[in-house]
Amino acid sequence: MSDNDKTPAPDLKAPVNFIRSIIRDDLDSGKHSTLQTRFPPEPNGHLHIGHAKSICLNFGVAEDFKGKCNLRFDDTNPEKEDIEYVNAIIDDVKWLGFEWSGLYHSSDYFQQLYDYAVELIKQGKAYVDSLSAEEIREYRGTLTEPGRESPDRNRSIEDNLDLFARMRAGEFEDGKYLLRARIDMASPNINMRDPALYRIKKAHHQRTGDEWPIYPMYDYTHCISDAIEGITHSLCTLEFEDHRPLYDWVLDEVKTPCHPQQIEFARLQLKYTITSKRKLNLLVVDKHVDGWDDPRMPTISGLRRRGYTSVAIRDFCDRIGVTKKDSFIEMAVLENSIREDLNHHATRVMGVLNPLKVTIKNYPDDLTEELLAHNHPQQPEMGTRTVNFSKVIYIERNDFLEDAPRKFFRLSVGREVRLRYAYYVTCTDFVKDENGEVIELICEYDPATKGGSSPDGRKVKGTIHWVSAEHAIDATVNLYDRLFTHPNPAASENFTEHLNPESLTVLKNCKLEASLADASEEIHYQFERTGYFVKDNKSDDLTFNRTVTLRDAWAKIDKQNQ
RNA sequence: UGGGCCGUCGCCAAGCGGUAAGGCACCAGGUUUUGAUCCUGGCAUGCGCAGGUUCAAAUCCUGCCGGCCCAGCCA
Repeated sequence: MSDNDKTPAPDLKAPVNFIRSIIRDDLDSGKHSTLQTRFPPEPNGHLHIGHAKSICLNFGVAEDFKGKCNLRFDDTNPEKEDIEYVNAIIDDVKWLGFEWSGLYHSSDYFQQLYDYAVELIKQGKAYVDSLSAEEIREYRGTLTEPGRESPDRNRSIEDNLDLFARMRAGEFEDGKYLLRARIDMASPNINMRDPALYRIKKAHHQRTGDEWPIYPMYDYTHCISDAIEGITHSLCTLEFEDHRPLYDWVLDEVKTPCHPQQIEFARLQLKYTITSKRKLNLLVVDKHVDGWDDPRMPTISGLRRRGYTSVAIRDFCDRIGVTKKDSFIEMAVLENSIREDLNHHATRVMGVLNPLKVTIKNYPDDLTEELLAHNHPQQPEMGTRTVNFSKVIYIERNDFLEDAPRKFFRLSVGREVRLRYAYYVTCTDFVKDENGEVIELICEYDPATKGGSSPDGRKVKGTIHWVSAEHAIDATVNLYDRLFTHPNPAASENFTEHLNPESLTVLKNCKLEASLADASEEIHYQFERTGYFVKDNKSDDLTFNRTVTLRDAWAKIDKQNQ
């Protein structure tokens, strides 16, 4: 086959990885004429950033290779699953910007799964076991010792058929019988020591109701579901590597329309957070956070509420790559992705988080001026707006220092700075309260510097943001920090002991420019010099969530000096 | 000490026998009415270690060392 016959190379936005190489080869060789993948979440919790990696991979390759990707709920354990989760998962996948080819449930295949199991029994490849759970564990052996065969292993096919039919009919209580594959109790791979195929579980299923008293196990269900949907490449995480022989065994023994290839990749691990549905659920249940969509959570809904964009999350997933190596990604990579996206389109505004009153001594008492401000310095098409200026304003507390080092380009007595879009202003004095805390600055402005530039060409080192006291609106601002103080909290038994007590700081008396009164949850803002913010969609009063800070060179210098 | 898998810069990651891409982070400059953005430059004689094959090895072979996963009627 010449190069000209090959399927055109995909858009190289997404980096190549070993999975894409395999797919490329399978398409080139004609093993497959079209690609079919699937994203198979269990609806027992909300999706997190780790799932985003899998979603981007599965839907991403499908898009790039002109194939299809299904969304399939792996709902074979009714006790843990809930319709609330399936709806949340659907919302999250949509929000990430992907479109599935088919929306399926493993439970759609319960009848076919059952029929295949009967077929297996008829072939002598499966049997009904009456061993208890404890006995099964004992019989299984250990990592270094082979297991022992169950006394029921050689039950007749007729008896197996009869017992399995009665299991299905609901004649037995939970745990009374188990349908097992008849493989090899001495296999060095524990998954092949006669694994469970069906268990009796008289539980109400969110989709099939009380129709089934027995439910198929993952290993049996997943491969057959893949085959039924014509999946070509079944991508999953590393811990399923040992299950691949079983995946292949089932598909070899049962007459399915095709035999998908399972390929494993390393799951995403992010430093200073956790990506375990069980542990995330614990944080929610024990009220360490305010729900699955708490902006500190690494869930898709949490990140969204925090102000992350789907573009940033997808960019992040492209950057981290796909390999088989266990690894921990630094938070800085995620932050870089969101900063890059938001820098392009966030609307610039001014907001003072920790207000310090400033009186401009020589400014007219009752004057209010409307000053022109740009909504984005590099994108004029985003337009301009007007901000009110008056005699009393607020600036950021940390923009004033009583004893300022030479490199501090902000306010101190005798120093001149530019008030963004307004005037040059020089601090002449300050007022302290009885506790010695600075509560007010006295400044003088230069009327000739209106707009922020001086006709005499003199330069100021610093430009600070401000807000007119009379025109400012009050708001609450939530500042978020890493959820854990340990880079790998999941490693400890008691992972909650590493919860960061300062992961949330609520600022109640923030002063924002008036334009923010009409803030929308859809719009991402940059409060100049402080960070990116988004209006919180769950608060009654005006509240903003800080998505991420801006990079801060001064903070670095300041830290080094200490 | 059973089986499966993995080890390339602080964190990711290309590389597939021809002489170490890129991103993040970091460092040094420049531009700037955000100490932001942007721009420029720096950052592995080295690819877990030790041998071997070869004119040539991160890439092939052998042996070590280190790490992860598996003993649910969870997925």
